[in-house]
Amino acid sequence: MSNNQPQVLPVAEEQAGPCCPPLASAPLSEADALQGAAMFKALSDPVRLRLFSRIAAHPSGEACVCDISDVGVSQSTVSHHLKKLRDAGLLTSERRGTWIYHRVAPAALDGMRRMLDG
Amino acid sequence: MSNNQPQVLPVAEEQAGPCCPPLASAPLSEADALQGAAMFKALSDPVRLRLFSRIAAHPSGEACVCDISDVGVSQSTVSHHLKKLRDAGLLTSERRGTWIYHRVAPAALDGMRRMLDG
DNA sequence: AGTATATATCGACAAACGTCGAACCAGCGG
DNA sequence: CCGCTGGTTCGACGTTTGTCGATATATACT
Repeated sequence: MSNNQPQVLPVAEEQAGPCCPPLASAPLSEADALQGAAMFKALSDPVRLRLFSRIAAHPSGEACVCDISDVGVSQSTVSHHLKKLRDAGLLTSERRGTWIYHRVAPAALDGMRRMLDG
Repeated sequence: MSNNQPQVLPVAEEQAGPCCPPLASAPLSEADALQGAAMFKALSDPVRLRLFSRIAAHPSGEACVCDISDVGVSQSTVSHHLKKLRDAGLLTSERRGTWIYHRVAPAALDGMRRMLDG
């Protein structure tokens, strides 16, 4: 596993920089469109959006799955959605004892906001 | 079909009002999540995002399909994507003579921006 | 009329997605 | 140690999505 190439990967994993310029500033490049679309896609499902909102709205800034998992789908589906949000860079998660706490990643939100501004 | 959900309408056609409160202000209601997710979904495809960006970045504020349709997919696919953006309320279109001009709907963008702000 | 251009719609198809239950891993407490 | 609870991963399923080519509609120009 000694590969240190700057591999671009299936995208949606890492947002190296601030991701994307404002949509209205100039036509988006194909690469930027790929990254930007991945972020929007992460919030494009109602269940995912509600999960994200519940974490973002939590007073302590973080929430364990047990705290937000009553959204009407099975627990495994909740886990699946949280993974997608994590993979998109919108959430970070940390295990503390029995529970895993999730919090929003402000950088990703900044990227999306910047896209929409302009 | 053991699962008998109320299944909440087609949605995604009209956003009556400003759509949704900030994600971090309070847990999103199911209805708001449905509307919000529909807007994000509209921008969740790279081709669609590029089309939207090209319209938004156009100096005159509007663009005809012929002006933005070189994004690497067929003409019918471009039309399909523009329809989706229109249905999501992100674009308005107006026919003038032979061409149809598209422009961004600022209200929808405002809604998404408000969601992401905290 | 007839032809050419611009956009929309249709029908089909593969790929991606959301969902579930079941099986699995990780800590905790007896 | 063993069971219990929180959470992830797996395999399968029906549905949605993006794409195409072909066809249809609308406007313009001969």
